[in-house]
Amino acid sequence: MKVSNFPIFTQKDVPSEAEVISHQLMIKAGMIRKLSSGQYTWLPIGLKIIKKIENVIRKALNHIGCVEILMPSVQPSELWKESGRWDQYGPELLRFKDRHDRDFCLGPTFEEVITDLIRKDVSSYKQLPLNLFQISSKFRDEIRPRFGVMRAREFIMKDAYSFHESQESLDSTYELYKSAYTNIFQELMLDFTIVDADSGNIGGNESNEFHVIAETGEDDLLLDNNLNGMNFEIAKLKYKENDIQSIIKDTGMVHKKGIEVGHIFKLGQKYSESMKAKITNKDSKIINMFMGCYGIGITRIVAAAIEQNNDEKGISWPKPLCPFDAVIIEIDGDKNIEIRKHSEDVYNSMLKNQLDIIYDDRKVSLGNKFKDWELIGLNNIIIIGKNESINKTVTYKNRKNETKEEMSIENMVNVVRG
RNA sequence: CGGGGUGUAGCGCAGCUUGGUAGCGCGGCUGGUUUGGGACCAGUAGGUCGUAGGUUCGAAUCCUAUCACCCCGACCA
Repeated sequence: MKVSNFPIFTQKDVPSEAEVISHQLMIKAGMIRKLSSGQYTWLPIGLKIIKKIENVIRKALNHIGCVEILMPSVQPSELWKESGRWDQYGPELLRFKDRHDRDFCLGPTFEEVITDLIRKDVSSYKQLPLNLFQISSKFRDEIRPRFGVMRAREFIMKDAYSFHESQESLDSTYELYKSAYTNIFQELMLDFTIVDADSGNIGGNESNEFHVIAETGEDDLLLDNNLNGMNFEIAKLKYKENDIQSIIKDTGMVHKKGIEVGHIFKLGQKYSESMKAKITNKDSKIINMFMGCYGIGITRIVAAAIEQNNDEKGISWPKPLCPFDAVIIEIDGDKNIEIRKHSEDVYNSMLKNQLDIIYDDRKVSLGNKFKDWELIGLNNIIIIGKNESINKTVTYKNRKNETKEEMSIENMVNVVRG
């Protein structure tokens, strides 16, 4: 991609409402813009990072036999009334009527819709277990959206659902998701932990949360030395104590703040019972299916990753999240045809090597280009100016360790590949 | 919903107390000089002062209502 075709929207100042570093940097780096409270437009750079995360998740879920579908975001109230949540779910559920005066809501989660889907198409244990996921926008009318996309009203979430003939099957699938999630967050190079959790509004009987450890996290975690533990809600129940300090004193655990990026639940038969999702089992008996559900907050991961990966220059992406493999910073290409030609050559040979490159062909000064790409967080910076065009080389600069070296195109390609 | 705060150019802000010509920095555009780390000079565009009503000869400024946004709290995959 060339910047002339791939607009970047960096800016120096940041609106005073952006409190946390990830929110500030996402605005400065031109990843998001606010539409209204808790609602954000994703600009090209930001969307690219979302796609990276999505693909890591897709790969890991496909690996455990989970297949992608896509469900409508506007859901009829009938299903929610059937499950009982139309009355339970409070004002977080955004409700409205269509032209026929029929009640609908914007989907905050999809247990009802998928249970309806499966009960219509699955009738035998022979069709189970079954694992489906989707990646889509969810809407929750949060009391107080904050911290940019960290707690937004509209956000992108991966939600997966599993269906089983028995508790044992659910149990073993639950463990599969747990390990798949562990792989996903490891691959994204996030510093995270898994804690015991409360199943909240979703229902069910067992649940784990995946938290990115960060000062700006909204959740309180109580962890042992190996960073295993539970969230505060569970700790209060378990130790019959409402004060964090007292729990720490009694148990020797440490208190950390976490950003909840994943949550897995064993739903059991809660929804299959209320919504009559039945199958015939091996013994020719009609039973309610067992279900699990498994969420990952994709847009929240973007913010969480930035909370963990930033410095005075801006964002410093871990490799799997980095929006481009490298940037070509051209000096005076608009004035010197030789420089322009050499840049094009380097760009084309990198494309041939399957590298995802952004070529900054703007007519702005070197310093501006550096500042922009260091802010956006690319680690591999390729400089091409007069010297390089004469020598038929490039100068490679590494954002993290500040090294700078003139080298051949072949060497540079190998370095960028890492 | 309770408490607090803010709405003035794309962004950051001043002006409001004490009513009288709409300002500054950054950013944008044009021209020139620059150019290996956010350059400089000159010029220029851009504002129903959130909205509606009221007081007044006159309102960004005072009064009332309303909307939006932010912070603290309660709530929450």
